[in-house]
Amino acid sequence: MCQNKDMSKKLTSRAEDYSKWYNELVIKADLAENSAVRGCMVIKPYGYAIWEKMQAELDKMFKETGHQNAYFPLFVPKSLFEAEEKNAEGFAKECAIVTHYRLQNDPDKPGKLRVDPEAKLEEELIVRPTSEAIIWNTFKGWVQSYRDLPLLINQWANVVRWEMRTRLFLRTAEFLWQEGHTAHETKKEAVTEAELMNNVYANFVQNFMAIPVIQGLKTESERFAGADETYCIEALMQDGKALQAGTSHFLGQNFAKAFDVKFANKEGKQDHVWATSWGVSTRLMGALIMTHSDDHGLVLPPSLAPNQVVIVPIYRSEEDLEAITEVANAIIKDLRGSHITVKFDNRTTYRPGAKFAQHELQGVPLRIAIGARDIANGTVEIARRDTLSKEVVGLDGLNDKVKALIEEIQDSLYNKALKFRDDHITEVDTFDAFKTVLETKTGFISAHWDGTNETEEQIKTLTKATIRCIPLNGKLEAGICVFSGKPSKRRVLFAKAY
RNA sequence: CGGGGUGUAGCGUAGCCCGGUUAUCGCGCCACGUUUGGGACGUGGAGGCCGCAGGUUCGAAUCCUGCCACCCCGACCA
Repeated sequence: MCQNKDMSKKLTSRAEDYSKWYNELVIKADLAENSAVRGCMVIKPYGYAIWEKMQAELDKMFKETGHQNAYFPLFVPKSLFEAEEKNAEGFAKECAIVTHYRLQNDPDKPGKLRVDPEAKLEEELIVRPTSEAIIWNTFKGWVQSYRDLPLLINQWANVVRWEMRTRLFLRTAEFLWQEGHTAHETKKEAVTEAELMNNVYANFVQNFMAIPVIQGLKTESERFAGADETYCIEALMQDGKALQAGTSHFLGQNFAKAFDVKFANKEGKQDHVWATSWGVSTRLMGALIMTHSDDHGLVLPPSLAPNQVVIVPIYRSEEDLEAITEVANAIIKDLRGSHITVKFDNRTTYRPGAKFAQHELQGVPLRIAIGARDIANGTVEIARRDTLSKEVVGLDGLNDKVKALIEEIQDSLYNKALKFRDDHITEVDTFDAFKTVLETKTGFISAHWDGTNETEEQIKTLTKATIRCIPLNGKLEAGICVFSGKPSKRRVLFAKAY
């Protein structure tokens, strides 16, 4: 029973069971929980606050690069859905389908409802797993001339993919995301757009989420269904598995042709537009958790923390609390003046120890504790979440100190993750070494590959590792395929992935 | 969807094999008091369609059948 008591307060350690640690952390940090709907999560206020910070920053970045938000329907008529064959085929196995539009009282079971058999839809509606079909069908009416291009649209939405096995944030049947959809005059412009958005994602994930990523291209087999080229950002989690954090697709003229989106070019000739689409999802929450957090709970980079600083008063008497509150209010005013988000946790219902533990679990970057002792000395105690270190500092210059610490924590989280990532990229030249690294060290494996689907497939079957990407910054280097021994021009990155 | 496992109070659980008083314990919750520099303590109290639906039986948390959900391992995937 003693053990249960511990279990209720402490997280399972990462070393003990990484996946259990992750699940417990999501629940205990109050980020999300499972719902009554199979595979669908409830994102709780604290988790949603983090997602909102991500959204706000991404939305700003999209707008700065010329995009506008719009909203398209949740449902896609089947006939539209199937128009782009590869896209339809790729998503067909995981679609939720609306077939009826009405319920009625069940004549056999009083008080129960049943689907009204009379209310069958003429045409089934697919709950969007992605919105290319409905959007391209709409774009058709928006584009006539090269003057209508480029068309740069983003939508924030939910999508549904009927996944077999779900995990909070990492893979849920319904998830939140943004999907950008653009139309361009030329192939070159569209490719540039796909690359631009891949850069935007890399920027955001590295600078705001403090997660280092590798930018690359997907191989043909890993490419988005309906794309000619898929750009991606790949991150490495603490357990050595890779996580695809965002994708940006060059769609060629595939959707333009499927939905007959044509425009008159400058020469007056009709041409199909060139397209891209790109997206990141609530899966980024999973990446955030698995990159930085530790056995004490969530660790948030300051730029995504709903509260960057929490102030905890420690007092015995009402007079103590009054004096502390006065000092705290002055600190809060200063910090807010410097655009630092801060919360004064003056709940009387919990003792300081419990508050410390809770804020640690929820990843608040900085904690300031103020007690009677501090009031007497003109000091406060500052504790860092990332290093768990504490120091007593004077009130003079506190504001600058906090500002500096916030920047330092952001950088330090990134650098720590970067070092881990770089330490886990291993070059191998034999298949034995490949397997050994995969089983012992884990992480990314940089190896030569002959460029064929067959080799990729066989390696996947034998080792469960897939080609995460062909890195964009990779250098050309003659070599031989680690599996087939055939010639190769460059190394690609393999890993086991989420 | 295939293999394995688990469903008992908000959470974690005992009981189930071998059916039979008022379903066990801890955490949490509520009230009062004492507390407050790392998850406080005492006293008292509330809280259960034992996952759901059938069946067997005088009697089911316990046995049988079906279903559902969750977890782990595969296949699929952002």
